[in-house]
Amino acid sequence: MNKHFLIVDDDKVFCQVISSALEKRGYHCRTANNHRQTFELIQNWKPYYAVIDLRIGNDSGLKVCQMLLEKIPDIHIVILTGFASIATAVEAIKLGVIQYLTKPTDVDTILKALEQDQANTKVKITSNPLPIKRLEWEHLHKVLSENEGNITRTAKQLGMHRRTLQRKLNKKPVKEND
Amino acid sequence: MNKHFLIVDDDKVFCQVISSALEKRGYHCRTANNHRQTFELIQNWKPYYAVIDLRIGNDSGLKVCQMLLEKIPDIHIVILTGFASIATAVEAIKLGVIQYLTKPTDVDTILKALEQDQANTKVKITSNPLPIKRLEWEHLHKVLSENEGNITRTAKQLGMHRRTLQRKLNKKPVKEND
DNA sequence: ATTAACTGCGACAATTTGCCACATTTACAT
DNA sequence: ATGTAAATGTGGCAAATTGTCGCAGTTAAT
Repeated sequence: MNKHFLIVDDDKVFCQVISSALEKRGYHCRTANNHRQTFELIQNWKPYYAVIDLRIGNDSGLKVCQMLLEKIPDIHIVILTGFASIATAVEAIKLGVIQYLTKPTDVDTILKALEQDQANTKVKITSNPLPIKRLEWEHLHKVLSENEGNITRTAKQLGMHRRTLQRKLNKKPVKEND
Repeated sequence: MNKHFLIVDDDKVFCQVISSALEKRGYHCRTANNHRQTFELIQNWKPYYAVIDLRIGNDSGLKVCQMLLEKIPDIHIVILTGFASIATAVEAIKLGVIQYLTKPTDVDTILKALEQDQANTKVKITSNPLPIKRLEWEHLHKVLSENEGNITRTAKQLGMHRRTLQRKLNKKPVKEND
């Protein structure tokens, strides 16, 4: 265990903000903006923590997780995502990612997530039914990930027009609660 | 490894349907409708497979998962997350659940999910996903019945206009397959 | 009798979807 | 390298769906 922190996000400003906030708290940070940079970075540097942005509709974030976990098996990863779909979240957890946060977030939350790690498992179940749009959004992304991102095939399976699916995928998800 | 199958869902009809379908395929099934029943059932019976609905009455299905995994560490659980949240699904996977499916589902999909787990590590479900309209229809009627037929309240919960819900309810359900 | 909540439905505007076409891109075998 | 098949991104326009408002009728409770 060390205090080395890896931050992966294509938003350089975000990297900078998180990085300096963590430095203030005594962590040593390095940042990468994509898969390749991350790969090069860890050739001779083994962070113990990592924050990785998981962009929706793009599995690059997941692949970064996978690569990191292979190279540094005991790394502690938190993934961040603006718009979380159950499918990607589940896949990340299966890979070995520790925690799952939704943007926007702050450093304290990230650190807390890492500390908690295997501490407790309190979960609240949403009793309210999902808004119809949210349900649709979840289903869309689940099937899409089952089809490895193939939009054409997904659209066919969902019984909707490819153009329509494309348009829907460009939209943000709806909030879970009312 | 045996062919004993546990089904936990507060919907007795659902239990019955799944159960008899599995029996036909050579599995021995028992069902439970809540946490307590599940607990009693496994005192002298060790299923190898389990299907668990995450919305069981008051006590969450997660606790059932947790208990099962403690008592029967090598059990293979698939969770059904009708309308559960991301947090719930993630938490379940962390506990050791091997796959999550969204309701409504069928026996073949469940079995496929379980087989895949044993085969390899790759996560990929290949069953016919529900067409989006069909899923919507199911959700609509489920929530409507939870609200005892109150259209106004249902529409509010679903985040859609009452007029729209009315119109949708006047339509026939969509076919399942392509 | 009055109030409040729910329902059914018409009409019109706003939005979404289906559908077609076409230029690119990707993957892969030759 | 070249060809080929599949997938993608995009624009435009007609068709379909949805949001919004209003209003009359029904039901239930006080």
